Amino acid sequence: MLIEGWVVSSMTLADGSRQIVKVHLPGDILGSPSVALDRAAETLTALTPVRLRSIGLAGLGALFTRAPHLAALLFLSAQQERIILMDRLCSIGRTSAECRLSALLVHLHDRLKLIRPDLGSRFDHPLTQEQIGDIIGLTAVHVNRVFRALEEKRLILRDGHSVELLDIPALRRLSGVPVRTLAQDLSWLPQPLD
Amino acid sequence: MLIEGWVVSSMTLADGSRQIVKVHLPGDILGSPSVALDRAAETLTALTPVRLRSIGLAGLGALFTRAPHLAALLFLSAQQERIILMDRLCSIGRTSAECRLSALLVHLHDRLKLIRPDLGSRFDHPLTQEQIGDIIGLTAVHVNRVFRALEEKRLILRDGHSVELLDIPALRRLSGVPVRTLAQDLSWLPQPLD
DNA sequence: CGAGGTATTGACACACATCAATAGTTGTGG
DNA sequence: CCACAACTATTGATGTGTGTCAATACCTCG
Repeated sequence: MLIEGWVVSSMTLADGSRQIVKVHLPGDILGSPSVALDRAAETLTALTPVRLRSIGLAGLGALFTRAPHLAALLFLSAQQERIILMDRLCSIGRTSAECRLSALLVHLHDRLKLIRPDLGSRFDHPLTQEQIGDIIGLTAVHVNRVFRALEEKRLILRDGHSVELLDIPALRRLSGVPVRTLAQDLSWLPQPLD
Repeated sequence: MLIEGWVVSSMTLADGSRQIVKVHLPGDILGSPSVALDRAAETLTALTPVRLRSIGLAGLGALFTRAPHLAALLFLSAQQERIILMDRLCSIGRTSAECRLSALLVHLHDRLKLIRPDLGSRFDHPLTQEQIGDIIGLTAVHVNRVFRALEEKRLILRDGHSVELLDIPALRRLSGVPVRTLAQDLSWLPQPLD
């Protein structure tokens, strides 16, 4: 479990190209998809100094017997991750470079805001343009061009590794990703034991 | 839960284009990612006549308290779905049309073989070329061309909605998707109650 | 001060999309 | 059984978004 810092989870293809499948922020559980597999599918890379809390498999197993409420929440969070992957599949499969980049920027902003609700329209990140390309399926060169295009449309401002979203609604519309709201009615979940 | 038939789960984007996020085969649980959300993210479409078994939310909740073993297996299967989505993200994000189509064909063949182990190198499917395009992020026209290319390379044979994989190892290599083997050591799972 | 990584920009190439036309297939109703 | 409409498959011509290659500038760190 990531306490502090940025981590990416990536997969390397046969031809050497790389796809970043997830940008992890504090609060995320790292490497969980690979518990279903023999060999880990993903490579974790820290982009900043990080703080971690380790969770053993035994602890995970005990969770299911001793804290079914938490286990169910963990299950829900795995389903949420599937939704995020599905949205990205749509983004990469069916939309232009501009849409993909704005989708990434809005997505990161939303998630950072969950962690620090006082966050404004501007945030810092440690990503290079090459890494951004590996996230949204573009080359670093093209990422650069699209950044310029978004700037010229007055949708964003950049200063080094800091980005300001000038018109979040417009970016969200451009991204093509619908707003997802979490389920409110969780009464079907098992109740916490105490 | 799907008992018999083919179902696809798709998402429609703002501009009207469609992405099929999952092809469901018998044994799959349909719509599970959306339990985490307020409104369903996916549209389910039956491609053939189907037989279903309905599972209520209450039943799902009870599973976590009364059958932690099964709940843990359900959790694992959700993680497996994440892996599949991650592999597809790589396929769509970083590879050519030929790679994507062979990845789809090999993937479908693998999953059909799990259901019917006696399956040979040939299988039937109900997918139109437009639907295949919606799965791998191409236009129907281009799917047609790539089918032709694979035929000319003597990698596949087609006859209507039936496909024969002539050289599965070559197709698998071409697809660029590594072979995934499920975890063997599941001793950390809670034990079944009886 | 030099070296390696990162960002930026331009010229050119190519994979895939788009548009269009035809043929084949399926289903429906008279 | 035929006629018609709608869908699907196929093929060609052309357009375009993104990749590739290359050169330069910049920045950071030893």
